[in-house]
Order: sequence, then C-alpha cells, then structure tokens
Amino acid sequence: MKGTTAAMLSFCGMDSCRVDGAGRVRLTAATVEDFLRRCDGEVVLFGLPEGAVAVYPEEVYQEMRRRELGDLDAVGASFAARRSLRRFGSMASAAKISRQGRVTLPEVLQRFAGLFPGEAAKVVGVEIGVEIWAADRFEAEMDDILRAEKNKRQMELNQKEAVSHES
Amino acid sequence: MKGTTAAMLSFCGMDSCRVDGAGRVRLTAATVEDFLRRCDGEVVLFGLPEGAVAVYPEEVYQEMRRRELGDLDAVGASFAARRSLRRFGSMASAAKISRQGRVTLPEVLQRFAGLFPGEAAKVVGVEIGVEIWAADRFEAEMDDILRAEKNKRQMELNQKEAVSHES
DNA sequence: CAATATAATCCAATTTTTTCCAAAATACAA
DNA sequence: TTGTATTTTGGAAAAAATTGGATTATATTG
Repeated sequence: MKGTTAAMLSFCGMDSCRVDGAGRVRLTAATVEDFLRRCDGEVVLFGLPEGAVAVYPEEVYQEMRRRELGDLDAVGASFAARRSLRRFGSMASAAKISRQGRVTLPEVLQRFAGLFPGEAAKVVGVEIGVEIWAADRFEAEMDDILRAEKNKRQMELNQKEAVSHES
Repeated sequence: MKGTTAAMLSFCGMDSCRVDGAGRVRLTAATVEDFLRRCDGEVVLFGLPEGAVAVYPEEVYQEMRRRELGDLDAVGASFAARRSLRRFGSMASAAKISRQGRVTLPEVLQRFAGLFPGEAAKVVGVEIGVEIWAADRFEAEMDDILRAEKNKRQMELNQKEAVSHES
C-alpha cells in the first residue's frame, strides 16, 4: 500500500480526470481511502450553487440538511419550504464509492454541472469531502478566487499606507 | 437487489418517465423501497398549488393537514376553513404503490397537473416524499429555482465587495 | 530501464425499464 | 339475470441501460 498517508489530513489536493462513457468519475486512491475511513464509502452527491457537484460523507450532508430544515417551520406547508425540499431533494443522491473507486454521476447532476461523458473534470479536495468540477468551470472559479485575493491584498496595503502617512 | 444503499437518505434524485396509457406512473426501484420502508406503500396523492402532484406517505400528509387545520380555530365554521377542507378533500386520494411500483393518477389530478396518458413526466424526490410533474412544468420550476439562487449568490458577493471597499 | 502502480478502455453479466398482453372487475344492455 | 363490452389492473417477456470486473495501456518511482 502506498497510501496510509501517515496523515490525519483528509480530502486535499486536486486531481484531473475525465468523465467516462457511463458518466462515472474515478477518484484517486488517496481520496477513496479517505472516504472509506470516514464513512465506509457511503456518500451523498449534490449540486452546489456554484455549478459543481459536491461529494460528502452521508453524515456530513445529513447534518447540513438538518440545520437548514430546522429553519423551516412547517416542512412542506409553504411555497418556500417546498422549494427548498425540491432544490435539494432533486439534486441529491446517495451513492457508494465502488470497489474500484468510481462514482456515477446521476443525469441531473451531469447536466447541472456540465459533467457529460468524455468531459474533462477536476476533483478538488475540500477538507470535509470533495467537489467535482467541469475543468473549464473550475479554472474560472480559481481565477475569481485569486483575483479577489489579490484585490484584498492591495486594499490592505493601501490602508497601511494611508495610516502611516497620517501619523 | 441493487439498492439497500444503507441509506438514511430517502426520496432524493430525479427520474424521467412517461404516463402510461392508463394514467399510471412507474416509480424507480429506490423510490418504491423508500415508500415501503416509510409507510408500507400507503400514500396520499394530492394537487400542489404549483400545479404538480405530491405523493407523500399517509402519515406525513395527515400531519401536514393537522397543522393547517389547527390554525383554523373552528374547523368548518368559516369560509376559509370550509374552502381548505374542500380544496384538499376533493383533490386528495389515498393510494397504494403497486407491487411493480406503479401509481395510478386519478383523473382530477391528471387534469390538474397536465399529466395525461402519454405525457412526459418527472418524478422528483423532495426528502419527505416525491412530486410528479409534467416535464415542461418542472423544467420551468427548476429554472426559477436556480435563477433565484444565482441572484442571491450574486447579491452576497456584491455585499462583500461593498463592505471591503468601505472599510 | 525495469518494476510497480495508476489510469483508461472494453466487455459481459446483471438489473432496470419498456412494451405488450391477459385476467379480473365493472358497467351496460337485452 | 345473463351475456357482452369496456375499463382497469397486474404480470411476463423483450429491450435497453447500468454495473462491475478484467484487460490493456500509460505513467511513476526507485
């Protein structure tokens, strides 16, 4: 075994791959290990507002939903409540990481995230699980992140300048 | 058996199908399993204000109705109360999921939801049950949901920007 | 450069879905 | 009532799709 990454550090790094002909994505050995350790491979896939697919251990997802549902007073009794149920219900699905480390993306999610058979994808570790992005979308997201970061840095510098000048 | 996904996660995902010649809809194996587990296949069908058919476990439906009626102080003693009774009474019907996972849509609901024999339909998991939509109606609904979400996300980003600029 | 591990492709078995048909139940009319 | 027609329900067989595994190719590491 190459893995047993000595580490308690789970779900990190990024991996490029391709969606296979049946809409499946193969995870790296390390990621599979992480999922096995955390939840015996029982995961939930769902569509993130950013237009990618999240893969979380089932428990993590449940907890997330429980919080959200707690806010809805009478579940199913209002338009808003039903919409929330619909939004998550329709785009979530329980899955098990296969013995060969593959996850099948349901059609809804393929469409939602632009992850059609043959497309290039990025599997991104997000500490509590992974996200699967269409390669081009992830690139755009990364650009955004870095640009925002650069802005912030510049701001802070300007701030300092201003302060030291006025003293 | 393919399923037994160990899952605590019920009624999720989306499935496309067609209303058969007799006004029946076939549910996926997973959905049937969920209903059997939750309520032995005893469900209530009723028309949602959104123009789709909801299929909830009988218990869930009862609970929902109890809440609504509880708010109306004297059941049956006001126009509003009688209307609510009428609205749900006339468009709800108990049904049992058949052994092959089919539900028959009463004619009232076919008309109400545009789910005529031969029409394309979507069966949508909503965590507490499923909804059956005419395919085109659901597409519109999903578009709405995602558009609203995108707006909200954009707002949040703008908000952040504004804050960091003013500081 | 060889050995090992990782990734992609292909194929076969199983499962699922669709279509079609038969039986049962209901309604109708003579 | 009794026979006939019609609708409804359930099931079986055929078609299609999914799943998992095995094989082959590619990359990595020592």
